[in-house]
Amino acid sequence: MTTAQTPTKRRRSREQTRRRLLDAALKIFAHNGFERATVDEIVREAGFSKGAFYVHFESKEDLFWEMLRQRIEARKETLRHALDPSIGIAENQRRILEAFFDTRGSEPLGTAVYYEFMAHAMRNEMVRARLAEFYAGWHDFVVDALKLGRELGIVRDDVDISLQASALMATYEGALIQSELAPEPLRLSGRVQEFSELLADWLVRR
Amino acid sequence: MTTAQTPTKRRRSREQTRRRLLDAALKIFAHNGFERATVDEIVREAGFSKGAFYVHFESKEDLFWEMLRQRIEARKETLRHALDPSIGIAENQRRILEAFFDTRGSEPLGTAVYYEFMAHAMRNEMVRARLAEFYAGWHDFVVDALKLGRELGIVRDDVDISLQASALMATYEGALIQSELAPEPLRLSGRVQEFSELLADWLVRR
DNA sequence: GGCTGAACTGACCGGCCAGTCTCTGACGCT
DNA sequence: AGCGTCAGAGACTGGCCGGTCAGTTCAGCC
Repeated sequence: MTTAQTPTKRRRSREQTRRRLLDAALKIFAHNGFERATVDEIVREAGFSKGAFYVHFESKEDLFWEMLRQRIEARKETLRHALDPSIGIAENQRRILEAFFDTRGSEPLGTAVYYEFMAHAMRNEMVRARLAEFYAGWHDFVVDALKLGRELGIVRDDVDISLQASALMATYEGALIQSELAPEPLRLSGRVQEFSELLADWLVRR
Repeated sequence: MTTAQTPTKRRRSREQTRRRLLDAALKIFAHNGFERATVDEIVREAGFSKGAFYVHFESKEDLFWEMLRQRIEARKETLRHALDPSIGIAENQRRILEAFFDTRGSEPLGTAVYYEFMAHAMRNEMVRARLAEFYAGWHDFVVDALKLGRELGIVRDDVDISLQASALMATYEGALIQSELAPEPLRLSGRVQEFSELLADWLVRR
């Protein structure tokens, strides 16, 4: 017995090493992209050797997946917490947008990894399907929020709700791209207040 | 004299080779991404040898840029032609969306190349700046279109026009992503009619 | 105190691939 | 016809990098 759990120094160190490798990976992948990033560089950043790497991960790709999974999970959590039905619709939009744009500040170039991954997903049906599931989950989330808004008589209900949700999500997504690539004055991320009011106005019941 | 122009067999063949290499490149880059695509594969696809490649392009990157430049140019042209002030606003939205989504059918995975490139641009300030210029050009284009709509008394004018344009562009962009990655029933690209009506409704004067 | 196995090290290998270089042959010019 | 030029061929090279593996250290257990 006591084979499974041994929360000893060994175990703690194991998790720590994994964590440090994942953190280093995010940094290096963000900076160089998946293909250009080398395992050598990642382990150097983390302060380990290549051997350690292959104790914890099957391959470079394995590590990448794990890193991405954790990031998506974290993001989901953030967004879940952003929404609050007790405040106004514009304020809710503002919070969601802040949450979206915030990843930029806290993890520079994290978005780049994300888009690179999207390109990858477009090329690989299995990956695409998995991403599509995430997407569907989000969509449900937005639909629920809109539904609530409708019940409260705030959100217009003369449009198909799924369409409304898709359009809204598209706008968020596009705004995120802009926040990285468009010239400064045109970025919606720099005008969150006005932008969230516009969104609210689009969504509101007439 | 006659040093510059010599539209002989030599010259024609030269241009043809370049063209075939570029076409092959789009195909291979789209399929494998920039890093994974090999020069060998591109020249094989085009039916040439590596020697030919380096006669026409300085490097793999050089070829990539040229390919991308031509694609962006072509897309710009398509969109320019899509707009028509003499028809309704919803119809205009529909046309723009069709033009956007159309690139998918005619060039499968072309979008993947585009997003991969975006990730690259986020990492490289010079590239980002160049892309931002394109973006600004587009923005001007949309602003002009909206301005016209306002003058005709169709488009609402109680919002900052630049903000309105940015938001609209974000929505297009996001819809394009969806068209590649979201589960089929949620894609706006499959519901262009309804979607363009929704957009029109958002833009229209109350 | 001695044994075991797991974490970790880092030199090494093998394959891959961008870019080079020399050679070939055809085109066009005179 | 003869010659210079240039597109194109394709073997080759040099460096890079993911992954391996034999060796080392040390925690944990008896």
